[in-house]
Amino acid sequence: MDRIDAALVDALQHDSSRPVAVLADAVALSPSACHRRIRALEEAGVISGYAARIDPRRIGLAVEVFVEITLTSQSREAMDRFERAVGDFDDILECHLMSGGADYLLRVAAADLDQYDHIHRDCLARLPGVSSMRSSFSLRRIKRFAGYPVPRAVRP
Amino acid sequence: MDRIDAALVDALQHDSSRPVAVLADAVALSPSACHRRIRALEEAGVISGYAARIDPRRIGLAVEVFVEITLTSQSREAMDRFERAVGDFDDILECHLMSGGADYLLRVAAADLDQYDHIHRDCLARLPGVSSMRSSFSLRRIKRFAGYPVPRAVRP
DNA sequence: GCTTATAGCGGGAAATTATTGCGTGGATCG
DNA sequence: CGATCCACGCAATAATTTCCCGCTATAAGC
Repeated sequence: MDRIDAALVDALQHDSSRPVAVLADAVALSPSACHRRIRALEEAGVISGYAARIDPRRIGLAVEVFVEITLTSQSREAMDRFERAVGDFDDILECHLMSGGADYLLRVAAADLDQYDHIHRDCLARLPGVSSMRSSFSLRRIKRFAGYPVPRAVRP
Repeated sequence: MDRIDAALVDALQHDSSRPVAVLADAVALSPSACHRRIRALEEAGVISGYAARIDPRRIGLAVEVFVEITLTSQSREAMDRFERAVGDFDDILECHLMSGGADYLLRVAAADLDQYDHIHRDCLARLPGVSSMRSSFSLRRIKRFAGYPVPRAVRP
């Protein structure tokens, strides 16, 4: 993981659709060397896959919500059950175990408020061991996720 | 945007590295037709690009933080200035204007708590018009973002 | 009811891109 | 100083994307 790998990771995070030859040019390497490095990054798990970035609004998802959740019990069993249940619902985009105020932070997408109401009742309310939920709505996305900042060099 | 488009979007969100021929097979279409649909989705802005998914821990980012921010003023000018400033910092991964308690929700990544301290002082503290900040740390990622749920059919 | 325009599909050729093998140069270590 | 290892560039090959053409089905118009 040297400077070149960092540049590759950074470039691929933003756009993975460019041919290797173009990337190779950008990092001043031959296409084959470049390709081998990318492969190595994949096998090392640095790059875990490739995905299309899609615009949620264009598929009818206009509402994005962050939900703070507190459990009735913080026992190992209660948390395990909750975390397993989270995995079953596609509407829960993301979930973090948090420090501070609430136990968990969820991120949810919905077509509109009506549908969010359905999700709230049919999906979130079914999660086991929930004591309280607090929904905060994203009114506008100021900055969208476009890759992590890549440290200059992890190992020169 | 029919059932097949939905299937394509769903598939490409999870893995965009498979050849079109495989995708075509999965949606029961010829490679050429499949390719045309993907192109159309790109041009319609449904697919806005392709990106490598990377594991933040493997590039040395072990800490992920959500920061709730309240401004001293909710005037149009104050918000505009704040939002512009947010764009200047790579360490701010994401930013939402929120309803409810705080004004903004930020997502920040850092190598460790020391570096988060630096970011907090050198970057977050420089944001204009901030009245208060509350950091919540992600102790563990329960579910990682892996694409939006694609509605069955937006237009059959 | 028949025709015509339109949109989407499948097949295949051509161009682009990814992939692998091979030989070479430079750095490291003994 | 020599052996070894690693990563590189070059070039051939394999895979994939991209484009063009003719066909079919659906729907509107006459």
